[in-house]
Amino acid sequence: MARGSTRPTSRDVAQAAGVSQAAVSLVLGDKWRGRVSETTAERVREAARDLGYRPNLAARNLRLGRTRTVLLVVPALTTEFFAGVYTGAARVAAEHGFGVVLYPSPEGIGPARDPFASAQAALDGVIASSMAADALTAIRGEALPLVMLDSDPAGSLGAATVNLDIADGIRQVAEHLLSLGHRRFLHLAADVPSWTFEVRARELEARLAEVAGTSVRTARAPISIEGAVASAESALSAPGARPTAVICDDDQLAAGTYKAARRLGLRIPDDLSVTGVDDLALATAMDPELTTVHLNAELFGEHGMRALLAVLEDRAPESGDIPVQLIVRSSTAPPR
Amino acid sequence: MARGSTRPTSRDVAQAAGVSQAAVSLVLGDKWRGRVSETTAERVREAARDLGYRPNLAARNLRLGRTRTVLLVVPALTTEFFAGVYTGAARVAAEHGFGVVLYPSPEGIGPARDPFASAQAALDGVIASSMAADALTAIRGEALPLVMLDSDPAGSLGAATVNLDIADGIRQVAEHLLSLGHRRFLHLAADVPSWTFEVRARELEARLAEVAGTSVRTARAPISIEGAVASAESALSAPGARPTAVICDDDQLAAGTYKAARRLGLRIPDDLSVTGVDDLALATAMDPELTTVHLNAELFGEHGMRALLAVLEDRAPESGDIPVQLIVRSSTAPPR
DNA sequence: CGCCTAAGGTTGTACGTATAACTTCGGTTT
DNA sequence: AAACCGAAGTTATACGTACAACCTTAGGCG
Repeated sequence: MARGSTRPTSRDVAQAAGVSQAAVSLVLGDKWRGRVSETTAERVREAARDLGYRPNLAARNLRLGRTRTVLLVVPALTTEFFAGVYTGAARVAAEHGFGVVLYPSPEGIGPARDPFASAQAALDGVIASSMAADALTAIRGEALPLVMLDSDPAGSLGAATVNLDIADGIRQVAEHLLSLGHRRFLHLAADVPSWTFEVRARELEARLAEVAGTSVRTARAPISIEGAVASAESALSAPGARPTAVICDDDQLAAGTYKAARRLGLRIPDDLSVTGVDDLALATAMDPELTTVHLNAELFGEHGMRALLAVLEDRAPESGDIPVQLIVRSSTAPPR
Repeated sequence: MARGSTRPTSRDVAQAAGVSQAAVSLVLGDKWRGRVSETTAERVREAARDLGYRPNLAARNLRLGRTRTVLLVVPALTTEFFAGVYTGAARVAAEHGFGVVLYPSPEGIGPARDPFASAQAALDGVIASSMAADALTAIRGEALPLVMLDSDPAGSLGAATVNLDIADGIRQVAEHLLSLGHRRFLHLAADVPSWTFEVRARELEARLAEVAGTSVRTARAPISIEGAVASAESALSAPGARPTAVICDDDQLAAGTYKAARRLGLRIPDDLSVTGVDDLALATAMDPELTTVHLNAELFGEHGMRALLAVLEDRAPESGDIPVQLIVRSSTAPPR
C-alpha cells in the first residue's frame, strides 16, 4: 500500500470484518462471550491479523484512565544490582500486564530533575529506591501509589516499603569477623545519605559494642571503585594500630580497598581481611575472591512490584524483610 | 479536599481562572502570544499552579498522535556499558522533550518475547542494539522509525545504523601486541551471534594475516566473567605452543582470563598478555590493570538518539563511526 | 396468540487535550 | 460614516478506544 502511513484502527478492522467497531473492541478485549458469535469473533480476529492491527495505547489509556505502566526510580545502573531489581520488577509486571519504565534518579544524570518530566509516559504508580526526601514529597504530591525500596519505614510518609534485611547481613559479617578473632575494624562507608547505609553503620556499631576490646574507625567514600581507593589508603595508613579488617558498605568499595592494599603492600587476607555487600560478579573476579553479603536483587525487584500491585488493588502489601546471606570466600582470615 | 481522588483537568483550571479550556491549553502550551492577554495568561498559570495541574499525557498523546517516547532495546544491563548508552540517549532525548523506555532484549529476560508487549507505552521510535534478525523484522512490521546500534549496515533492512569503530579498536590492539613482539595469539571470542563480534574476528584475522609467522587460536565463551574461565583455561592448556597473548572480545572475558591464568599459575603480563574491550570500571580494578579498548558508551547513546531524532524529522542522520581508543595499561608486555 | 427472553449484535458517548474556525469589540483608516 | 483590523477570547471538533444502553430477531412458553 502506497499511502499506508497511518496505522489501522479498530474501525478499519470493523469495516474489514463487516461488523461495528464495538464488536471489534469486545472480541479483542476478550469480553465477547454471549455477546458475539464464535464465527463472527473469528472473522474479527482474522481481519485484525491481516491488517496488522495494534490498539492505540494512548487512546486506551485515556479511555481506561490507567496505563498499566509503572516507574522504577533507581539511583544508578553502574552495577548489575539495580539491573537485577529492574529485571525482577519487570518480570512480575509482565505477568500482570504491566510495563516498567526506568528512571535513573537525579544523582545519576543531573541534579534536582523531576522524574515526571523525563518519564513522558503516564503512570499508574512508582517504585522508588533510596530517594531523597524532597523528591519523595514531590512524588507524593502527585498522589501516585508509591512503594519505597530500602527506605526508612518510619520516614516514608506512609508509603509502603520493601526492604532487604541488611541489618542481618551486617550482623553476619560482624559475627564472622569477630569469631575469626578480629578486634580492630575499619568501616569503609558509602558517602551517600541513604537509610540503607545508615542501617549498616548503626548495626555494625551495635554488634561491636557487645564485645569488649573492639574498636572501629570510619572512613567515607563515594560509591565507586576509584572513589574508594584514596579513602581506604589514607585510613589504612593513618597513625595508630592498623585495623585488621575492613568492612565495606558494598563490593565496589571493597574493590577499591583491594587496590589501596596493593599500594600499601598489604596482603589480603593475611595482613587484612576485607568484606563487601552486594555479591556482584566483581566479587568472584577479584583475587582473592571476596567475602560478601549476597543480595538477591531480582527477588527484591519482584517484591517491590508485588507490593505496588497490592497498593494498586487496595490490598495490604506483604510485610517482612527479604533475607540476605553472607558468602564466605577467601578475603577473610584470622588476623596474624 | 475530601473527594479529590481525580486529578484536575484543564477544564478545572479553566473554571478556576474564569476562562475557557481552550485558553488554558493555549497558555500552558505556550501558544498564547497575540491570542491571550498577559494578565489572563498569568491568571491561568496561577490557577494551574494552585490546583497542581498536570496535563493528562494519554490525552495529549492521543490528540497529537505522538508520544515523545522512544524505546531503547539493549541486550543486558549487567555491565555499565549499556547503562552508559542509556544515559547518553536519555540526556539527548530530554533535551528534545523525549523520554526513553528501556527494554532489555529477549536473551536477557526470556526467549522470543515481543518488546512491544512489555513496553506498554506508545512509541514514536526505537533504538535497538545487537538485535536478532527476526525480532528486527517484527519491529519493521510496526513501521516504526528505527535506529540500529552496532549492527551490520548492509543487513539492517534500510534502517539507520550507528556504530562504534570497533574494527579500528581491534586494529590498535593487534598493532600494539605485534609491536611488543607477540606472534602466538588466543582470541577469546564472545559466544553470541552479533555483528559487532563478527567484526572483531574479521579484523583481527586480517591484521594478523599481514604479518608473517603469526598464529591465532579461537575459543568461544558466553559473555560473563564466570563463563570465560573454563573456556580460557582449556584453551591455554591445550597441546601445542601456548599463546603469549589473549585478545578478549570484552573486559568480562578478560577478567575470566585473569582467573584462568591464576589457576594455571601463569603471571600477567610476564607469562601472558591480556587485552579487553569496553574499559569498564572492572578494568582498573583488576591486578594488573587491564589494557583495553575504551568505548564511549554515553557518546554512543547520544549519537543513537540523535540519529533517531533525525529519522523522526525526516532528516538524514549523520554518518561516520564513533572513534574508539586503546588504553595501554599493565596487562600487556613483551613476551618472554 | 401474545409475551418474554436470550443471543447477537449496534449506536452513542466520554475520557482530556490541542487547535482550527468563529465571534466580539474597541479603535483606525479611508 | 462605512469598512476594516487586530486583540482577546470562545465554540466546536477529532484523536481511538471501551463500554453502557439500546435494538432486533427467533424461539420458547403460558
